[in-house]
Amino acid sequence: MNPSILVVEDDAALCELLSWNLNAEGYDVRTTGDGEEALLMVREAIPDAIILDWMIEQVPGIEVCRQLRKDRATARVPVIMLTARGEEEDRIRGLKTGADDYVTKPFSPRELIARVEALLRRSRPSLAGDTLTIGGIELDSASHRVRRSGDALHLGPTEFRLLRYFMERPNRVLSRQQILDGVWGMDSDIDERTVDVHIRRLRKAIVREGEDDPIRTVRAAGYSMDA
Amino acid sequence: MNPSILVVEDDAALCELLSWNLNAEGYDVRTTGDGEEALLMVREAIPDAIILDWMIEQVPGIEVCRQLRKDRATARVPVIMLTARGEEEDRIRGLKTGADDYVTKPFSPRELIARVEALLRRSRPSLAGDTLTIGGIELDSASHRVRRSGDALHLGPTEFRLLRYFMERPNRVLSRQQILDGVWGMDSDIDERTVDVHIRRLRKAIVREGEDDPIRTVRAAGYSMDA
DNA sequence: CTCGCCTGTCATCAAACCGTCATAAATCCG
DNA sequence: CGGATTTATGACGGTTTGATGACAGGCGAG
Repeated sequence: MNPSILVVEDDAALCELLSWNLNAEGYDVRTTGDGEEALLMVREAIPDAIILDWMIEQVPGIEVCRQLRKDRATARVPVIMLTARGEEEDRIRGLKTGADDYVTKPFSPRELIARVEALLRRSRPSLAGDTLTIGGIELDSASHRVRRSGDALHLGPTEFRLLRYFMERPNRVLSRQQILDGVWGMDSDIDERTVDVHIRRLRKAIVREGEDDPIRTVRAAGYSMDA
Repeated sequence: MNPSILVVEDDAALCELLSWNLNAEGYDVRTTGDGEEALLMVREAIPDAIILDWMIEQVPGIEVCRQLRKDRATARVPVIMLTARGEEEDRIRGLKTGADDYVTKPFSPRELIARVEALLRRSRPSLAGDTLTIGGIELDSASHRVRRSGDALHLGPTEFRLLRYFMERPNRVLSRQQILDGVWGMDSDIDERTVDVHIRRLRKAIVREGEDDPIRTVRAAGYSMDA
């Protein structure tokens, strides 16, 4: 799923420009020109980042920011503010209020995007880590967690590494030797058949009542995990 | 303990200015004008943030940044780069390389400090004086106090630092070595098993009758504190 | 100086995990 | 169909790992 960004900007032309550029980079963009509405939209679906013009109608940007920070659910959403050149006072107040960054108008879209990316890189992993998802199975490397359609699964260390090895290489048939090299390490002198046993244990762990087996046995070749 | 900042800047006068201002705000500041040396200094004691001039002698700033990002231990240290006005190309490359922010020369110390604080707040909220809260546990770095659902808990010094280390990195599995480096210091030659014992003590201190254990043991990997 | 708190290490125990094997089941091939 | 090859499965012994309680040294407060 693409990162989603909320753009709060009352200059329609600029709004359009941003929206177009962010879209081109693969973000889901929603826009509004109104501070009140922005808060509603955030509550409705929390975006991964917010680009917020400091000078918008109705509610000043700083107030929007303050409101966001007050609510626990939105307190950590990265906010980039847009300010006019020279309003250094504003910028400092903005950063103190909890904005994470600012860009001075006029700015280049490329610069803005670079900033958005820098910010997401910083905020995202701490929230979720890199999560692999295949066929309803989610694997989070950072937190060492595995879920299937929501509920947590318990895997032993080797099963975890094995599953990750598969999920990093979906739709590819992996030979037992490849699997041994990748999961156990290049120089392990372990019987190839042992892979079978761990595949069995992995299957037992991730296939609960009535669910289907995401690991396909390929006779005389190895195993493969299909999307 | 004050947040520590490494300033990498070859203009001695500017270096002095930054150092003085940051000191006045309560930071521990180390400085160097040389990229090579900067990398050594970082390895020796990882600072909480780095201010990095983009145009320094020997090694260009961007290279320093790249090196920092490559090493797991330093990959998450916030970097603010200093660039000359008008070098937008540089700034974008810098942000893409993993710098977290930039300030354009000339700049006001106040602005720089505001940015440093914004960055610290994101990377280590406890350094910015915020109270961390996870799963009913509140940790106030400034007053060195910990509560769980209201009542104060008594932790020893090491337990406190250990808990803070976890709360600053929620939902991430931390290896015993990482924990040793982060809580005891990079060069402590302490047995990894000692971490187990302190985890036990921490658990005993924060888990009262009937409450659940916020620290998860991840076999063969380490421990993690979940939200 | 003495007491109490904090710390790092160790020995021990129980549980989890691992690799191997024997056997059953499945699949292929002539 | 029958033999051969390959995979699935259950069981087992041994090992690793984490939890826990005990202990002695260090350090600061009184």
